Amino acid sequence: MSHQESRPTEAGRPAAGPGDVAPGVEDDFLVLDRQICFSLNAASRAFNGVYRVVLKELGLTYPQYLVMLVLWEHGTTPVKGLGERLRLDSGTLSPLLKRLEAAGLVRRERSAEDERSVQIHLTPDGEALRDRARRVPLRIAAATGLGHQDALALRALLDGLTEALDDFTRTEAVADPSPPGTVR
Amino acid sequence: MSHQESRPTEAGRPAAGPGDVAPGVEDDFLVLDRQICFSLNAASRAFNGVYRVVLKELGLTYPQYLVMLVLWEHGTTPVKGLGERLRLDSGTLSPLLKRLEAAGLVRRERSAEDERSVQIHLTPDGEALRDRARRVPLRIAAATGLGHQDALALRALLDGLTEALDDFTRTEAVADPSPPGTVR
DNA sequence: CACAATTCAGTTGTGCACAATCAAAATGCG
DNA sequence: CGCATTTTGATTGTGCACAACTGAATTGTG
Repeated sequence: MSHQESRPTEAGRPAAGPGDVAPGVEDDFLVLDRQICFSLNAASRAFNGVYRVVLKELGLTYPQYLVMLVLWEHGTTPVKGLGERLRLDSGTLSPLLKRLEAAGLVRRERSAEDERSVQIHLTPDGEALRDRARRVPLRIAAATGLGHQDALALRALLDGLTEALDDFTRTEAVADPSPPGTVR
Repeated sequence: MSHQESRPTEAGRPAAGPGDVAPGVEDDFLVLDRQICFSLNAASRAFNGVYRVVLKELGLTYPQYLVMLVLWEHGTTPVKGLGERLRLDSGTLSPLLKRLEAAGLVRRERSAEDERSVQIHLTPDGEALRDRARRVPLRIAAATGLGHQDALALRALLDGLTEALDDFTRTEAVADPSPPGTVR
């Protein structure tokens, strides 16, 4: 079934040896790489698992919780605004917002000024959920085992990493643009 | 009717300062929490985007790449072994391995000893891909902008975080065990 | 041997991420 | 004004994560 015990150090060589890259060990690159990307992947999914447990009693998933946080903080927001703040596109947001609407937490409404825009409003139920959600951050913080300062440091580290990674993606994207002559 | 409270700051000015979040420490928790979990989420997806770009020329997705790394390092492995090393369950691995088999990179074969077990073998094509994959780790490392030491530190930090998070999940899991006698 | 429990892979269903595409509305330009 | 372009949201299709379940094979016990 799902993961049980099995330690993260499993097959991983502690590789507590020399700090520098030994020469002529190309295969080690593959192993080392696996450890790094695996660690990131594992942390991400472990975090997701914690949110899954904590948010279960609110009936929210983690991305749904992110959307609600934006709405609690800023009030009515168009879909585009949610996408910008959370870096999610409509392919993700559209069905997600429909599920939130089905749950009675939000209301979707076409803007009168710009008929293309869809405004997302909180319903009274959605507002009320905010009170129950206040306990969430503390429970998450407890689960991480990190103090306030460590959490801030982690956030700064991750933000810097994200910026570097996004830069790379952008660079590669313009390095190989798709031919505009594509006829549909 | 166009009753919508105009929100001049709406277009998303994160630099606008903390002016909005005036009252209540509790609300600060929600905002702060959004920043932390958002940072983790963003880093994870940014990393995924980089892998998507780098692995595109190999025709692999990131989880498929992880599976190939295990096979390159350890050779023929049962599905269960892949699941343990990568913390993935059969619901994820089964279709993934079928796609790798359809791409001609692996072969799935029932073990003769234990008919329940399915051994995953590398095909010659799968072996050959290893050479082209050797460049991947360096490109990823370049994209992160991290040095070797920083990468190791990040890995250690993430591993510690994962362990704490997994502990929490396990604790909560046993705290609320399965419901009443579910007959089947 | 019979029978229950366990192991292992697969399947189903729900939800998210992302690329590609489309339609409608707004906007810009001659 | 007429028409191309841009903006905005929705839709479609592929792939991954995970829970719950099925089913076959193995193992343990009497």
